[in-house]
Formats: sequence, C-alpha cells, structure tokens
Amino acid sequence: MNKIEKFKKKAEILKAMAHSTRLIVIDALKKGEKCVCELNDLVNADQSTLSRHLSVLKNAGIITDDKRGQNVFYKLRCPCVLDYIDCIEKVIKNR
Amino acid sequence: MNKIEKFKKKAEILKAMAHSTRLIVIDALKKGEKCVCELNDLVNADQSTLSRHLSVLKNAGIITDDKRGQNVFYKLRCPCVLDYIDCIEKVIKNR
DNA sequence: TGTATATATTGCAATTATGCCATATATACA
DNA sequence: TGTATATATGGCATAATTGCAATATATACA
Repeated sequence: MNKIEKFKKKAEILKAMAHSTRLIVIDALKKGEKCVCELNDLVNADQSTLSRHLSVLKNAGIITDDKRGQNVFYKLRCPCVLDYIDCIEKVIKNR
Repeated sequence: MNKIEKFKKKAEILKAMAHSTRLIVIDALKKGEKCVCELNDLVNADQSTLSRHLSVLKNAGIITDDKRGQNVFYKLRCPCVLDYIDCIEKVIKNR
C-alpha cells in the first residue's frame, strides 16, 4: 500500500468520527459498552438515524457490536480515540 | 454553549482533518512551516484544489498562514493533531 | 403460533464536499 | 509600467453524506 493509500485509510477513520452524533456515541462508550436503546436516549435523532451512525463507526473499526438477546451492545475497540478529543479541544481553544 | 454544540465543534475539527490531501499537509508540517509551493509538490492535486484544502484547515484553526513576499507559509497551530497517527493506525490494525 | 420490542436496512430528498477550470489578486522584478 | 510568479476565489458539475419514513429482521415471551 503506497503512502497516499495510507493517508486515505486514516482519513476514513477520522471521517467516521467527524459527526456530532457519532462523537456523542464515542463519548458515551468511554466507560464501557452500551446498548442501542441507551444510546438512543442520549442522542437527538431517529432510531434509524442512530443505527446508521453506529454502522458507520462499526465499519470504520472504531466500535464493535455484541448481540445479546434483543439488545445489541456496542463498545470502543480502541479507547485511544478518546485521547484524541483532548487535542481537538486544544485546537478549539487556540483558534 | 450546550453539550451538543460542543460536540458539533469537535466534529468540525475532525471533519477538517478527514481528507487524505489535508492529512498529507498536516504530516508535512510536522517539522515546521512550509510554503504552498512546497506543499504543491507533495500532493497530487490542482493548485486551486490544494489552496482550497488549505483554507479548510485554516478555517478550522488547525493551521495558520504567514505571507512573506510572494509566498504564503503555513504551519500547525496545535502539533498535537499529529498524535492522531498512532491511535488511528491502531484502529486500522485492529479492525 | 402470535405479538411486542429492539435494531437494521432501503428509498428518497436535501444538503454538503470535492475537483477542476478560469479568473482574480498580490508581490517581485525588469 | 509591464510581466512573471505565487496563491486565492468563483462557477459549476459530480459525488458523498445526512435524516427521516417505511419496512424488514430477529428475539423474547404470552
């Protein structure tokens, strides 16, 4: 894989994170897994819309799902994505 | 500013980074400022396209510009954005 | 088996992002 | 002043993202 392809892959991950609803989900998962219904209470969006956001995060490899009974539980695959938010806040403060 | 607004602002920054050309620029600036002509040699895009990518990064507060003579030099405002690489690479490996 | 509940998917319209071309602006220098 | 060089901007076509409504699927439980 050449250099440009590598940057494209990284951009994909960032793009998957680059939405307020998806950031709310990532933030909510920092203390452990949550089912869709719990996440639904946190975000202000249609159930189908949240479901699509979750699939974006899942396809990017940021979260994983685990179906148990009627519920699907999501959790962060790499909690380091949360560290990144600190830097983003610094950017916001400095601009 | 309420919580959702804060997440929207963070998403803006991430979205500004979420493009391969803009990641190449950010990476190129890790060792210090560079003029547009130097960046133009690194990316595979029209000059006007690069210019527009630079304005996206600038508007997001990720880079600043400094015009000296005929050249415009860009540099990272918060080099911590480079830390994304380690975490993003971890996400890519784990998925 | 039938029904309720949780979650995912499809269709579609509206918005936003992207890229290139042409053109504008601003500086340097003859 | 005129010309070349560096960078930015406007216009426009194409593609991608977003959100909701409707529908599908899958599990639980009566």
